[in-house]
Amino acid sequence: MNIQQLEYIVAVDNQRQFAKAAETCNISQPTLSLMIQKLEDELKIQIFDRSKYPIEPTAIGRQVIKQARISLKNIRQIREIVENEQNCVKGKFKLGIIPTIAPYIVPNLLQKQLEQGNEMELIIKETTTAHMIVELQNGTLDGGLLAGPLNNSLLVEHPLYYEKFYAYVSGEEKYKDREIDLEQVNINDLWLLESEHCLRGQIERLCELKSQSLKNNFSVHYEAGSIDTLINIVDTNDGMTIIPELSAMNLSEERQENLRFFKNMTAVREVCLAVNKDFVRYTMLNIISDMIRQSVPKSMLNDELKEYVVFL
Amino acid sequence: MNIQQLEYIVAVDNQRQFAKAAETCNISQPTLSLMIQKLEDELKIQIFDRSKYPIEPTAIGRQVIKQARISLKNIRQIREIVENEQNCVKGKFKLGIIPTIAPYIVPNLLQKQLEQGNEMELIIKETTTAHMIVELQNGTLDGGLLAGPLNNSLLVEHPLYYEKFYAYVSGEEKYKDREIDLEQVNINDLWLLESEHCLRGQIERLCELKSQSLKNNFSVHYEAGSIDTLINIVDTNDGMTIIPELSAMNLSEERQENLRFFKNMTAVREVCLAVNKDFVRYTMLNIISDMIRQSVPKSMLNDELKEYVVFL
DNA sequence: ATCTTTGTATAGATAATATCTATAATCGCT
DNA sequence: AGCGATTATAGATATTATCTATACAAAGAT
Repeated sequence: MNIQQLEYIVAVDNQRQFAKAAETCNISQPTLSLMIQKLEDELKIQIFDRSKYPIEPTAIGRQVIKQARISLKNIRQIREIVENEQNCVKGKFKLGIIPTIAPYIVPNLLQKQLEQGNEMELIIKETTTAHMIVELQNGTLDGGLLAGPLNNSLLVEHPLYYEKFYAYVSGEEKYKDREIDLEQVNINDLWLLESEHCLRGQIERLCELKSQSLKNNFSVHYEAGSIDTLINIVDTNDGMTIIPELSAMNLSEERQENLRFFKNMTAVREVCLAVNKDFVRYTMLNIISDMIRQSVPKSMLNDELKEYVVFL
Repeated sequence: MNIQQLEYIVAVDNQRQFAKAAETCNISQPTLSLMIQKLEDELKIQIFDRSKYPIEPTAIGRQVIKQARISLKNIRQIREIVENEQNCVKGKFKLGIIPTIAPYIVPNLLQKQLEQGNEMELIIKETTTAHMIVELQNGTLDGGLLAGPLNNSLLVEHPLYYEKFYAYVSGEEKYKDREIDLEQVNINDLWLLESEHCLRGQIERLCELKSQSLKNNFSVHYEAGSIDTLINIVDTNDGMTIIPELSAMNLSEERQENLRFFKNMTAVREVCLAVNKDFVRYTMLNIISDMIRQSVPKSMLNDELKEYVVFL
């Protein structure tokens, strides 16, 4: 058994065809065939069922390939450890960002990345927290920018900044005060994001509402897909919503008039960069963390805000 | 980089000498030197500081070796997956057993192992739960027989049997009843094991005592190292102790007269076989589990006792 | 200082093996 | 039966892991 043979079976599992797999491995198809046969002989099992088309792994083959992927990942990390130690930051970094953060961070982040002329390749993908947790665990993503804490023992979270929540209200008479008392808000007035957004969960927690009771009491049932949509809904249909600081800052001056503080309370979300527990490229991660922290106002970096975090 | 090179650096790290390491790898010393140089060239780092004697890894070398050990473990698991699937149970299995279980299980277990003529080699080591948790995680032990639940997300526990607690009392007049009311027990009368034994923790929990208050109230301060010692102490110094079912069954007929049930309660401990989360040799584990379960009375296999488990 | 002793590195030869090109075998489809 | 697509086999070649023999380096002994 050798490392290449493991790479070959993983390639065949990905491509489901020997010829294509050989190409991705930069070897000839006969070499691939031979090497896989050799591994199968050594383990005395069939890894692939070649009678199927497209080719597919046998039951035991699937287990072997799964373990091969884990092994290869660990071996790759040996190189990553060395590169990290030498402050070498070349290579790809796949970063996931949740939709309620992305619009307000990505433009600045891209700008910083281009300015700095880093050797690394930053690949950004917008997804929800739930997807990101899976992708961080299976290695599809290297890091995830999301609202913590996750309480997932397989991931490690690095808090980056703390973002206050604001109310955004319509021009109605009842919201003319500069402060909003959350206890007095009619939940029929409250517009929310779709339930897969973690921001929605935090707002439900903030208002101490269960999604169950919320659904039953809604007169109009519409769940927005983005904060921008929420704002537009409030403007046209009255009522209110709750938005994070960066999106509040991003509003036009005219709309900023509709922002309200909460009465007698501060509520924030903790924005974290989460990585897999066995992540090793911390030099690269630090550069990315710094770029993100440079993309938000200094006031958000104050970790004394931690005590006001709204948990999920 | 190849798998053997990883094995070579781990061997040198273990032996701290090239010549000895070469021997354990069954290769010549020059080959070992050359292969390690090759890896160092490829990674462009020094893994070992050859100026030191005995030889020792560099700072980065230590990290690389650590990751190499992880990688090699995962690669070994590929073979284990295959062997497990083929119900092949050859190879070593290092089993840890806590001291309050070992004396009553090991004799039967060894007998069963010899009777069955299994191909596997069973290596048994007696240690405390805390040590075992570390050793299961770093791979020094393959499995651990202990009292659960551990609440450790890196380990998986397989409950095997449930063992009732009994009181063992001296011949004093006040213990003449067949039942003992735990609420009425004077803690000065209660003899306990040293604090590293999990059984002690369970008994403290059972009596709702904190070790702090317990220590302060003890008139004679002696912590026993084994259940046998406890029994002897009770016999000579009066008072009482709490022992698990298997040790109770092991007592002489004369001493069994001193066993008492608890009034209005059943208390049990859950004996588990714990393994690392990524353990794969389940065919072998099942054989061992079966041998252990065959070594205890059938009444202990009833998992309805689960509800009476005393947690730690 | 010089000579052992002990341990690691280098050189050149050899055996093992990963890879290649060319071609054969297999399978499904018309 | 024949074609197209895919995988397997054969024989040649390049690579590399390993060996033996020996050189080199450092520490302790005389």
